Amino acid sequence: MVQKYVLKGAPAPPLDLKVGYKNALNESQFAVVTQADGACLVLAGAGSGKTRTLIYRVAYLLEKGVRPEEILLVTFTNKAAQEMRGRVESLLQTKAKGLWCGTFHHIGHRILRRWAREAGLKEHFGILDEEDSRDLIKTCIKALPKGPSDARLPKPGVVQSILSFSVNAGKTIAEVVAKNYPYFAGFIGEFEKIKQGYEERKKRTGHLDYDDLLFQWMGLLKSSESVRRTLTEQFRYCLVDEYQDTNRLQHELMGILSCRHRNILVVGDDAQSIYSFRAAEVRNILDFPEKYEHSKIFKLETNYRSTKAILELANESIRHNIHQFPKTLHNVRPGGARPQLARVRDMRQQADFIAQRISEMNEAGVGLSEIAVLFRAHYQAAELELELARRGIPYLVRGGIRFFEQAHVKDALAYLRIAANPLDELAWTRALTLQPGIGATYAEKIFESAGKEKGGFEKVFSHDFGAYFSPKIREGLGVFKRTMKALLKEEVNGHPDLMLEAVLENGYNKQVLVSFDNAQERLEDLRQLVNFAHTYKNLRDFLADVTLREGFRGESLLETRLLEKDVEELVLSTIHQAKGLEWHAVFVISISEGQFPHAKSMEDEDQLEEERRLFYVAATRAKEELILVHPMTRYDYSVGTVINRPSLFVEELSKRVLEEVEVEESEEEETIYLD
DNA sequence: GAAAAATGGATTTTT
DNA sequence: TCCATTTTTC
Repeated sequence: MVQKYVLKGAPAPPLDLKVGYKNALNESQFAVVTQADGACLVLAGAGSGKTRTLIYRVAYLLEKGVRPEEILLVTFTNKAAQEMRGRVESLLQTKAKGLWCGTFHHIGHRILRRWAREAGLKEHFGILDEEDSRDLIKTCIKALPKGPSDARLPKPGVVQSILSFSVNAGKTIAEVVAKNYPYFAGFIGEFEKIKQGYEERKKRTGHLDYDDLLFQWMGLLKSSESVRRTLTEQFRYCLVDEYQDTNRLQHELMGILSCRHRNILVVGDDAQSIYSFRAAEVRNILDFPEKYEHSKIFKLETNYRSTKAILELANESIRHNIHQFPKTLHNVRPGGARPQLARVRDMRQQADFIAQRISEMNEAGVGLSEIAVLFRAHYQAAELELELARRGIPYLVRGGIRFFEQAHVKDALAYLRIAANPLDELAWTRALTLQPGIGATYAEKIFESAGKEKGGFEKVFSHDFGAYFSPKIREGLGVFKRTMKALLKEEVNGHPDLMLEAVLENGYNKQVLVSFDNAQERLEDLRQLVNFAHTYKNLRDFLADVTLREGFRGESLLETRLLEKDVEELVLSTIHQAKGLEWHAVFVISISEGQFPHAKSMEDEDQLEEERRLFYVAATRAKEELILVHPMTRYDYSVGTVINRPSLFVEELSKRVLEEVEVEESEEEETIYLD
């Protein structure tokens, strides 16, 4: 398609419907696509073609002549962003070059790089992932002046969540502690000191953490009028997906960015808001009409995914929530089997029952990849995993440690990070402590003396540096220096793939062999990483992407996209991670009191409603078959075997929407496994 | 700095 | 119960 450019104020050229909007959309979707100017709230129920609507809206705008760089389309995951961009492009049969499409963090990063100076940041700032940030907080805790009470100070990870929550929610540390961590009220002063130290260290080493990508972005918009004017002028259309998951900071960012042209379209489903624990606020979507006067509200209530029987259960369940925009999903798919509630004796029998039913379904012609087992928490799947492995049913557990967060990947990257930013103390420590004989203490000493070295950091990697250390330290330091020298060679430096290769060849390969029991797998991972790095010409872009990109264990980088569609694997997933996905048959396990809703959420009305929304998300993942499983007993390590009542969410449902089925004792129940 | 012993925590998780 | 992390000890 030929790109059209429209001068501001000129009438839009007539729309030639190359893209078949009318045929592809239902009436309400079409209304959104063609009429959603100004401030618009699209309440999109589960399975209502929300993504599709958003994609067509963007395509429509582009066809109408809006330039790609004038559109800002924000999502929560890279995957969603990639998919949307891809689908827009395939609709229009052209590259949407210049379209601002990405996650909040991604877009913040892009803007901060562009205006680093105006934002008061180092030109080559690096990004800390969660682990890096936690490590840094740990050192700040250690650096705290010793008092009589710090014995009981919470762990770095906990401090990290408090600080992070406070940034994202736009609240003071004291407020966050009072609301979410009342039992830490005595530590507020310490938290503030840690925060202060943390900020100083980040500044000194030239780092931003994930939250900073939003916070500094906001700071930039507030402090630089010219940047604010440029951006608000530029983004004629702002669109946000999954708005119910936005936190205060993100909500305010969108408010500012859209203030000039006032075209803000937010899409979401308040009934699927399940991320309050990381500062998402349903209020952002619920109060949208008040914040934006004269805003239009569209409702997408037609569900294309599930059968009538499944929707009846979902609708009835969510009706128990008070705080919501009431809406009822209408089915297009008639009838269907009533969802089932299977009562089983315990977790073992649950695993057995599910494996059995899956085998039967599979024999009846349902592909394994069309079935999912969902749960509230990962540990609930342990027994099931064993049983599936025993029966040889292939499965994939979504989640777990992310690819880029695995130790061997981070080790290898540490060397590159030093090359990119010699002030990156975390990276120095990481790379140095890989050497036998060098621990945290020596790493710090080496880093310090490296900083004092005249003639810059390159000098450090030369032969004579560190002569005053003991022979053992010198040996480890020697290996480190050799590696660094190899990757600072002129023909290597700056090319992430060559640099990684240099790291591997100069000793890290061997390191992997001695450090990890599954060394071969990890070496393969690293080879994949080199391949992946090959697509980058620039070291800083590579490092930034690697920290900003999600990625799961078991997915090797290049194969992922190719294989994704045709692998026949059963999916095991938390409900959180299943959002947005769908399967022919869905099992939800451990539907019992104390498990789901989670025990800790029972006291608080808001939390209970969130749990119910989670149940709603789980139920609406199923297209044809929904099976809830309730283990009637549970083994608790402190009290032994206890009786488990069924989940509140099941008890409050009428018999009309849920069928109870008896599960027969399996014959091989008493089998004892040796291992 | 490494190994052994003790402690504590056990929801969800993207970037 | 079981794992990860921290503290203690050598």
